[in-house]
Amino acid sequence: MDKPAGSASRATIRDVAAQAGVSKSLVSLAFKDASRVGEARLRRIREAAEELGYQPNFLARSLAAEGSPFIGIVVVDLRNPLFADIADAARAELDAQGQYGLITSASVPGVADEGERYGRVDDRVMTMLQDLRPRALLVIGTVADASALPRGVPIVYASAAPEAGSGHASVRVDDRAGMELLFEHLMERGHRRIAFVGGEGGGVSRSRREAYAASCRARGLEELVFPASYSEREGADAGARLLRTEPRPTAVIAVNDLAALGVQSAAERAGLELPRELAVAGFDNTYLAGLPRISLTSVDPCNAEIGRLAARRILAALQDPTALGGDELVRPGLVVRASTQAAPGGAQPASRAV
Amino acid sequence: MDKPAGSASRATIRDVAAQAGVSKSLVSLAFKDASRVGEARLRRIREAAEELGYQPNFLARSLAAEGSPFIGIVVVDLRNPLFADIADAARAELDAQGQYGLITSASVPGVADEGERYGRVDDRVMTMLQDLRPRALLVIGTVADASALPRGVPIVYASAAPEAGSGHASVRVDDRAGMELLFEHLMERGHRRIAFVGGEGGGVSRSRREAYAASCRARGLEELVFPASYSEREGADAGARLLRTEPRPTAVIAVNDLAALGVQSAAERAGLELPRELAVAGFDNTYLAGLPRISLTSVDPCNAEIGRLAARRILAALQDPTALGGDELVRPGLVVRASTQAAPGGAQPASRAV
DNA sequence: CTGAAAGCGCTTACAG
DNA sequence: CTGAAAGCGCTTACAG
Repeated sequence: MDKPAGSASRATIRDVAAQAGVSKSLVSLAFKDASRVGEARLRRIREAAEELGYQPNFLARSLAAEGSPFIGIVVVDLRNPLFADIADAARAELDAQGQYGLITSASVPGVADEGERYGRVDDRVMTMLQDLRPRALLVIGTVADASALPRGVPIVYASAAPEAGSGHASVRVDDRAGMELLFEHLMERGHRRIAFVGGEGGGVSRSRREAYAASCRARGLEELVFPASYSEREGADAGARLLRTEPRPTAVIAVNDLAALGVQSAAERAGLELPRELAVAGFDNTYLAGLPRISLTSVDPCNAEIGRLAARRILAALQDPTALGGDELVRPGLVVRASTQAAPGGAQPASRAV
Repeated sequence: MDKPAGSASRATIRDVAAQAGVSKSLVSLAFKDASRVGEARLRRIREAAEELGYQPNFLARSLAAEGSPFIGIVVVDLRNPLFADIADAARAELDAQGQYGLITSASVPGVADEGERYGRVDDRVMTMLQDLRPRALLVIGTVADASALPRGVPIVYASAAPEAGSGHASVRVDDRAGMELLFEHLMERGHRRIAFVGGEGGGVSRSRREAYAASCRARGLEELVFPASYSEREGADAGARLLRTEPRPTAVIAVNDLAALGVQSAAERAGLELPRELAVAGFDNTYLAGLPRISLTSVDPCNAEIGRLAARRILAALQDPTALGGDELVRPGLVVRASTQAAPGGAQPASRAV
């Protein structure tokens, strides 16, 4: 018991140096580049460190050095399971490459404040992250304001689009390709009135709306856009509006699974029989889409792949910071499930109680 | 343009002092206790800070001072929407009380590694958090090993039970009360073979299994426990085992909504008609339970209340660190939905293709 | 109410 | 290969 119980203090580099009978700087060097320290002293230092339970203080190291040996990961939205999938894959890849530890710092956008913009990150969290000076930053999800992110650090987005001219990189699904897969599938099923729920909440949503518009134009279909952001709630609101449209669309593509869930909910509440009276599809292929009771057709962005690739972009940027920029689009698949399996039903069903 | 573009460096206390024509320590004091600084100099300091965009460096402050003016929040599981609800409420309460900033640091347990224990927190994240020396820590969710958490810091758990003798506090739902609500509801519906899915993955799961056992004993009902942790996947596995039991239970209580979802999925895949052939209920009352297509009866722990109370416990502990310990149990409600609305159906339904 | 000094735990040139 | 010194940006006594 060298330390008082419950003390937050840990052994310092000074303690280790004293115990090993060497100078502080040698201990520092031993932890940084062991090959430059003599064998005998190295062993003594390691034994001392082991015995004292020494671990370098993260703060002191970050403050003194040019930066800290870790990659910051910012998860923008704790409510979308998509992001946990990507974070897991990225983290596993970074771990596998050794040497770089990492911190996961997440912001919790207030879902209660409905009026608020999607993807607001906490300034204080970002300030702290900037002070910590990570070697690079992985931002998972769309942030409302990229200028709130730490500066002077290479940034790679996963499942989000960087602002033009920001010099940031991204790895995300090819929205045009995903949208085409959906249109091909839905048209093959006989759908011609295909609506889109989404377009709000930043880059990805906008990109998918544009892809939707392009797919409509290419086929001479009418564009039916019902603005929504990425949440179940917003999807449900847009879905309710959609159901009041005459003639009603026979199919809906939502900006993501969560919004698609909302459309399903709105349709259920309106008494529609799904999927006969309304086909619903989403993007992201989260586990929710795979639940038998949801069974949602969804564009599969290969989330694990996105996480892995984003991690690799970061590792590459550590080697050569100038080689960072550019977007990497992942070719998606389509997982067809029950939510789009029926032929278009009655566009004018017998009205039911809502 | 005082700074090179893209530089990570920010103005320091020295810059501000120079610009305002005062000493460093006066600037420090001005940010710490403005009332002790003369009016004229205070204004000059503030103007200088404003102009230079000065913000105190988090690291330097933490290193020099006894601790940092923030509350650490650890979200154990990014996949359970319950935790985001609690985190939001806690964060809002802390914000409302002013003065304490906060950081959300989340660990991402590997869902891919099925063999792994639930609630493992990343040692590196915890080490960093310890170095940052927050005033207190809010841990949301069950950690596998409390000894991995930072020491020397008051810790309050939300929706988790502290280890006995740890001196940590907790705010969580009263599992006995919740279980009783479920039993009363299910027995009123005529159920007598009521199974439990859960019991693994730490304190909360164990506590609910014990509550289940107590409720069974009090009513002379047979105990039918199918071990599972908190995930949809584990719930589905346990559900599949449950469905092979003869005679089959007519109702299932799952340790949480996610596991309940898994039970529903397993039953759907086995071709059962829900809720007629199997009533399913969960704990947590997350948004998932409220989706019309899920419509899961769930014990409502009042998540916002738990978050708020946990935040208040922390604020109280800041005043008086000795007054921390103890558990606070929140009295739950029950939200009855379609998943338990039918009377017990055929315990031996016509066999169907699986 | 104010300023010079020491120190938090580490790293980084820079001499030996 | 090794050690004394300066410094990262701040805070905290301590003397004026």
